[in-house]
Amino acid sequence: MSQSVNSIRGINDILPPESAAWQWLEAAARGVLQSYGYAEIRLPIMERTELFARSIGEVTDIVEKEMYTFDDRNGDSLSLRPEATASCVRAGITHGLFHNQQQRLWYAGPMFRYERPQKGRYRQFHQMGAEAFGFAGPDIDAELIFVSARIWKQLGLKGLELELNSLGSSESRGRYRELLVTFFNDRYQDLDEDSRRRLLQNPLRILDSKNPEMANLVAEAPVITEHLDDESAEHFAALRAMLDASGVEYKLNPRLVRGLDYYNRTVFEWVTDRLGAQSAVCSGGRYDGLVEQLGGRPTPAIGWALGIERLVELIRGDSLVPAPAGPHAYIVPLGEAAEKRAPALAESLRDQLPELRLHMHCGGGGMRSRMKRADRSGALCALIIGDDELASSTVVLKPLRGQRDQEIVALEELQSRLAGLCNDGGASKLKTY
RNA sequence: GUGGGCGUAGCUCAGCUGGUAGAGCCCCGGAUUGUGGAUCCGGUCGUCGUGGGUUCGAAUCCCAUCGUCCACCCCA
Repeated sequence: MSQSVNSIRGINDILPPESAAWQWLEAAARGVLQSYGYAEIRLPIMERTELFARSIGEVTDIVEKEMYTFDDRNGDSLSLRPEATASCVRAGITHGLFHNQQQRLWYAGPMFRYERPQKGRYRQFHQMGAEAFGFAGPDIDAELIFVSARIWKQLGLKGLELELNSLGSSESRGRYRELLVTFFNDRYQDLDEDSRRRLLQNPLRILDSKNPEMANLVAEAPVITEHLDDESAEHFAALRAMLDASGVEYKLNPRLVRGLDYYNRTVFEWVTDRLGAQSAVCSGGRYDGLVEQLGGRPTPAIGWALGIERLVELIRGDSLVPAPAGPHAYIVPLGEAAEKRAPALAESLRDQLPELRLHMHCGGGGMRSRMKRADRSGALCALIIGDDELASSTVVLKPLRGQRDQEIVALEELQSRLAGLCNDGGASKLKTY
């Protein structure tokens, strides 16, 4: 016997019934995005490594040690995408989408990061994201937050909290960074090991420290929102006013800094306390400098990405996913003659009733086991066809839910009987797409 | 990359200090030659994650490795 091949750590199969939760989530999010005028952009799963290094930041963990990087056969260094914003910007530059134009785009798909898997964190994970280009004002910031909030509403998901911050312009952020480095350098002996490392790599992240012993020190540190440039402060105030006016609740968190280098001004994160250590289910922010940094014309931009696995876990935990609709009917042929004729009958019913969800019994077995399968399929009724029915051009229609008796239905009446089931029997909550 | 828990039937798990495996669920068949859901009866399923080692003998002890879960780190 040959050895079975292992799956790869942190890279998972999505099986039914979980796949139904994915479909439901994706359909809901897609519907909301499209209703706000966002159009789908389909992006490649890999890019030149350089793209990620230049956008995410050379010294971030993502670029330094988490990317799946390999040489193409011609020697180019390629990487599986660890996130999609960089690809989206690159695609926009490649195709001239940003020349005096505004774009509202969304995407969905797998991302790859070589990390140790844990709850809510996988090496292949899936995001849906929205990006808006060419809008400088806070109105689009608010819109993107509204879009995300409406997705939660559509899903029936409650209890997510919105955390909000502003990092200022890249200049004011830079000045603040200096202040912070000075502050922590003066207290170097009080920093824990992680924070000392962050001081060199990304000092703002010290503010995010989970170590309780750092809490007092962090509390004394300069607060970024007190060091914003005037324009960013105005932008931030206007955004907050729009959120206030629309009733979207948020919590200001001056320590929310985000890990990627390209963010400026508005950053936000939807968080939950129900996913263990991974609290963020959707996060994003403004990245006004990135398009130019990657070789395009200066273009203001903002976006967010949501983690599908994390949201699926929440909506499944809350039983928010509607049960997939079962078949309207399950055909049970009995005997050789019926087994030959039933598939053709099934196909003509499907022609006549495109909405019909019809399961054909396959795989033999006795009457008892066929009926058992019919029942377990969740079908509303069984259509039994044996020699007697063939001889009289009828089928036995047996309701499987409820107490009604089975009846004999002439073949020519079958279509209209099943049409009735399609209309009221089992309207699917799942959108077809 | 660091630390800890766990890998026994398709699933959930039992198997005491070493004597080569068991339950429930599922599935299949029957009680009911053409009628599901309840009940009863019977049945299939394991190289005990993998590879080494110790031993007369390993699911059990040791080492390695892979996978999984949780936390750190990082982040969606």
